[in-house]
Amino acid sequence: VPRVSADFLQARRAQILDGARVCFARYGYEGATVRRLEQATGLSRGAIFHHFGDKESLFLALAEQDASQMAAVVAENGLVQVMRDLLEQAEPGSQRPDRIDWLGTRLEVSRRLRTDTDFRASWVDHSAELAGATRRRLTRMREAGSVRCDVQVEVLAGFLELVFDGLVAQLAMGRPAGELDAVLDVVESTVRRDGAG
Amino acid sequence: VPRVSADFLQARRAQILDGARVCFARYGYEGATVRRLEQATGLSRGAIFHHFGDKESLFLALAEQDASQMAAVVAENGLVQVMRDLLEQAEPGSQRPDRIDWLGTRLEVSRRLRTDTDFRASWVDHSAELAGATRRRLTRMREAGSVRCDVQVEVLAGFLELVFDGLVAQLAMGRPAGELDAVLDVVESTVRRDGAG
Amino acid sequence: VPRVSADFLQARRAQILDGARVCFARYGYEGATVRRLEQATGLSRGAIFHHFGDKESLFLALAEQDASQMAAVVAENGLVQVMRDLLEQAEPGSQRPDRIDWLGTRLEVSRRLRTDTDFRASWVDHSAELAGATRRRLTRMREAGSVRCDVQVEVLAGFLELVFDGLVAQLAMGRPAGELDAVLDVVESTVRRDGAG
Amino acid sequence: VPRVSADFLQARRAQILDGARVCFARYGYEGATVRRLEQATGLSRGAIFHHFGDKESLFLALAEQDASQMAAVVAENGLVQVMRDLLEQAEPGSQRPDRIDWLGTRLEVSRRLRTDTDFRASWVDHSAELAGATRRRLTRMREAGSVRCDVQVEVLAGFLELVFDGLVAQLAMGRPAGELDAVLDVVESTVRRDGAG
DNA sequence: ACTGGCGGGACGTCCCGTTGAT
DNA sequence: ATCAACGGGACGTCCCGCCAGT
Repeated sequence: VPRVSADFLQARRAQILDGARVCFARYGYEGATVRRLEQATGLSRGAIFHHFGDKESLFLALAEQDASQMAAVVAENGLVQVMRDLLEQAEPGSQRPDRIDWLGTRLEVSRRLRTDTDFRASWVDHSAELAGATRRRLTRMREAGSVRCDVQVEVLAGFLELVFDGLVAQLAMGRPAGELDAVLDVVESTVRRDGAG
Repeated sequence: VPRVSADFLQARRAQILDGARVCFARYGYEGATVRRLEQATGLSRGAIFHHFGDKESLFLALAEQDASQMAAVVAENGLVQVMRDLLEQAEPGSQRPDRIDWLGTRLEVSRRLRTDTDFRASWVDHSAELAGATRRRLTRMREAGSVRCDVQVEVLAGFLELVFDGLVAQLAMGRPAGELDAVLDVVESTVRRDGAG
Repeated sequence: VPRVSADFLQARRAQILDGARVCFARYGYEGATVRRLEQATGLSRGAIFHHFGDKESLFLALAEQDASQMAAVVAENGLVQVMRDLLEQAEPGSQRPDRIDWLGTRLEVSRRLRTDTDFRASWVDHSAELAGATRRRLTRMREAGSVRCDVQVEVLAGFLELVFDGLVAQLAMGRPAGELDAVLDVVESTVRRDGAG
Repeated sequence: VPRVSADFLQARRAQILDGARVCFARYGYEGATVRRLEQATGLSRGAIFHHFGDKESLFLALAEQDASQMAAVVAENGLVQVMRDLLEQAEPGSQRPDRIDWLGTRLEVSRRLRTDTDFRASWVDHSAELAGATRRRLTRMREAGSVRCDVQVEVLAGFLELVFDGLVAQLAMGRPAGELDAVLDVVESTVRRDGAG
């Protein structure tokens, strides 16, 4: 018999994940010390590690959550629209500046994929999730006639993913979002049926 | 009065930088502990810190060196060609697999730009170097008639930089290079005068 | 007014003590973490601390129980017989291998007597219990004519206790029991009336 | 080229070992926290772990040193004499009370042999060292005619070791040494040619 | 009676940079 | 110029015990 309701437990996990997200985004994996995680979540070491075991597990849970959410958005709105939203949120005047914390998470995932073999092994599944969403959507759009036919869907998907990863990297680096809107126009017209836009 | 020749000193610095590059690339900034730097350079803590003061300075020197080299290559061959070379070197069968260590350095730069305010301030100059090289080259090419005119050079440069950063990120993450050749064809045709390639 | 019967309460205490005994024996006092105690007893932290207050109290209760039981056995069968039983139980083919868990408890008592002043103060009474049992039995045996007279009972008791503690230590260390049977013959003949056995 | 002479290095190791010995003896393995080790050795964490890697290695080195020294003493003076020396040193009025710190070390070895499988595996060699010294000496003494012949040397050695471990345990527990002199007389006469002493 | 979320202290480890010696 | 001994801070982990809730 659990002491608290499942809802409460879920809320606690969310509280920790949300705090951890801004912490990892701001300071990076190593920079997100346990003390900072305590501060960001408003909970103690004991509480955090009671729910997540260790820092690695916490980060993995966070990364999985973000990856799933992003895959869902891509499936519905497409990768280009996701990038447009990203730009809007990254604007200085944006009313939802906190929504792009997952951006930092994604970059940390990149880094760990590069330096940590074990992490790479445990990530392949989640990586495929997003890739699949993009390809399915492109195929659908092509059948609807709004995507160019002279290039394979596989290649177009790779192109969009490349641009997306570049956008994530540049926004994370602090590049001003304003200059990038026109660039996304070029990207979009490249994928559309009439290449000239 | 220096106790050794300036050449020798320069060689020592290069030896340390080369060892440090593979170390930072493989383990990341935090993961590149002093012990590993000692191992990779074949020198001791004392020698390393004698030449570079501290780890931060060493990394900054390394990043500057790599950024300059890359700017030079871009100025000569263009960003697209750099990306093609990148792909070739990242192939499993490549004979020069070590040449892409600067890739890891660049990603670490990204990460520190995001999390370390001081570092960001000291990097703006080097960032402008590469951006300038790209824009100058595009302008020259457009005058030569091989770059499309319906989009500003500024936007095309931003586009190429976006793709480049995406490529760096994906290669670093371990994405197989083989799939990306066709993607680069799309990128190249997007920039060229006749959009269809 | 107790909410459950005294019998039930006693049974719970016994359940905890039994689980804790194997835990302390296997991992030592510090190694017997609360998590392991939970696992070994099948109860939760809350239940354990509800009955015993803290880890120290639990260990003390356990040690007292084992000391009393051993004193009773010594009073009836004598220290030598206890040692013989010990050997038999320690044999690999023994059918009651779990009966010697108190052996580990006793060693932990030794260790805490050495390092923990408070514990030593609270243990003197229980220590006297066993010593008294041994001396009373030896006196009785000497009056019956089966124990040598040229040495004081006090000394013989000290001798047996020395051997006993040595046996406990060696068995706990994992020394094979087989070699020790003949040694106990020597011990027994040393105490008996005709020293030659 | 070492910065300091080998002698100095050896002295440092000895300084650390000596401090660690009293620390392990007084507080036990777990109780000998790194802070206490710093205090006892007069050196910092950095220095200690520079020489010994980690706490486990430090303890193992200490245990090996003590085991070797004891084996040497046994080979020369015999186990009984070692026990007599032990008693003398343990007397409250002893002038060399610190010499018996190895006693605590030995008990910690016992405990780790019981609870730590890895440690047991790495200890077998050192255990054999002492056992061999005892047996060789007994054989020599028997040939000289001062040890009884009706019992195998192997058994007598086991007997002495048993008594020795018991003595170590009791002294460590704080049992007064005074009562034990007469007990050792009994032990000695048991081993000698004419059992009566 | 019992549960388990939680606090917060302490532990062993590791790491960076200093320093005095060579 | 180079080395390694060394200091001392900070890290992630784990642990014990409390207590609110069932």
